[in-house]
Amino acid sequence: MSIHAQSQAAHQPRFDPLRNVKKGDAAYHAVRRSILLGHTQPGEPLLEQRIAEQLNCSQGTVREALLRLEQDGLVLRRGYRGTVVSTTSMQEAAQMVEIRLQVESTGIRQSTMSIGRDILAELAAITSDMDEAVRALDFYRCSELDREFHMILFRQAALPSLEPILNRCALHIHRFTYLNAETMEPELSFGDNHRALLGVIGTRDPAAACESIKSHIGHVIERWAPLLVQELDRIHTHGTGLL
Amino acid sequence: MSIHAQSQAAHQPRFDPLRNVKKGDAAYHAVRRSILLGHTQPGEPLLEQRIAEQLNCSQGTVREALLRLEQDGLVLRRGYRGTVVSTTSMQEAAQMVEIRLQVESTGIRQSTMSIGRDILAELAAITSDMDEAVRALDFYRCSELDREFHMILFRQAALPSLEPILNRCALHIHRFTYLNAETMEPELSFGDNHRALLGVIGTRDPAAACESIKSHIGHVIERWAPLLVQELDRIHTHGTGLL
DNA sequence: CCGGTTAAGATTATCGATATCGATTTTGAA
DNA sequence: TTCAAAATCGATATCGATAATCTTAACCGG
Repeated sequence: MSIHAQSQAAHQPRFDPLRNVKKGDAAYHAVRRSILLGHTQPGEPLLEQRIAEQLNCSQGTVREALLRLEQDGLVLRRGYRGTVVSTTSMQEAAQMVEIRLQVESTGIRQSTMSIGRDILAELAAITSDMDEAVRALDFYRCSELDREFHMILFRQAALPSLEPILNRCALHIHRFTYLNAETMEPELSFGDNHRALLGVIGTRDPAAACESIKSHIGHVIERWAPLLVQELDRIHTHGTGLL
Repeated sequence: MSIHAQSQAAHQPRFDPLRNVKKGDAAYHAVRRSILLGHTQPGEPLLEQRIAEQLNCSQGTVREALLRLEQDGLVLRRGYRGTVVSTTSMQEAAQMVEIRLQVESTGIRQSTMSIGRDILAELAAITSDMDEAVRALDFYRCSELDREFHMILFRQAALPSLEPILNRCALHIHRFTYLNAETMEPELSFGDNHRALLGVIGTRDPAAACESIKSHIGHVIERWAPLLVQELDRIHTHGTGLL
């Protein structure tokens, strides 16, 4: 499988319109995209040199990207024996949904109280972009925008060390959903869902916002990964009480 | 604050007794140790070059370590402006306890059914080492052994992509507890707790094991971070129902 | 034919040097 | 004097080369 940089800048550093974009970030996003779209399959080896050539950067830069992907849980690095793409089992995906519900529920209560008009506007803009991505059938962009929406919202809760955990969970849930989707029909209700959520947040009612986001996540799972619902039920009948 | 390598190997690669130990790992552990012990305080800057000199390795190797620490949430990298040590607020620590309870409860049910005698023996050995660390008042080693114990146990659940999340949470909880501890008295019951847990696991009763680990975690929190208990209660009165 | 040792090839790990960036200070002309 | 452009400085980001390591396959004595 070959990984392509999304934009190829010639090397006039002084007038590069894409300065400020670090190559390491570009490499990270390129490989991540390839994995999330299933273009590089679980188990497939990722070679630092090869990717470096494809992306026009050095091995060290790719190494940095792979290191980050390992922490995201998307690849497994096996020392001198190479790096391979990981998988997400249904059980893992279900647990990540649980964590996400737990973390986002707490987060949105804080966010609802501290969020400003400017951020709400930004979130509305992202939601519009998402409508566009849905119309263009660009599922990857759709998933990126969804993560961005949730992450910006969560950032308002000022719990920074939980952000990477939430991001990880969202990443894995998206990948699982995408790779196991039974249907690929575009879904405009996605954006409507976010708008409804923004509406509730606007009322500054933490409890309502909390319920709203839980139902949002629940609906998305039901719509895109009905198999996960089954697994989640199985978990709950085991009675995962909290302390 | 200065960071020291724990062992200094001369450079005869062929006869190095510590071969197989990568310098990057050494750097990662050295810096992490320094942060967890509070020797480098939150907000304190970490300079790649300076650490490289202290650890006798190159900047790139330290860079790799800092990258990993960022993913652990222990440092914040601010591009060309340097890296600083992060903090863990009480709210964040409380959320991490919740996540840990959620994840480990599920994990131990699986582990209880699939764990082998050899692993149980390994865990018992780690517990003995922990007794020793407690007697030596070596709290860092104690916390490392505790994490190792829980991680090995969780690994048996075969949910690999959740392992980094659990590890992160355990790391942050340990740091929070250590830096906010009101008492530092050694505690042999720590090891006894683990032995009791192993006993329950030996009965192969998943539900009992689940209760056992929840009570284990609860006891540790109560013992070392009573302030966290208060915060956890606050969370629960908000009614964090799951879907 | 076979078990073990070693050589070769492929890949990661580490290094030292250089390019780039962002903040601060200096400069210089209005 | 003042303010914007330029030089400076401390630091990261990237590179290309080399060392260390693992895997595989060739080799060899029995």
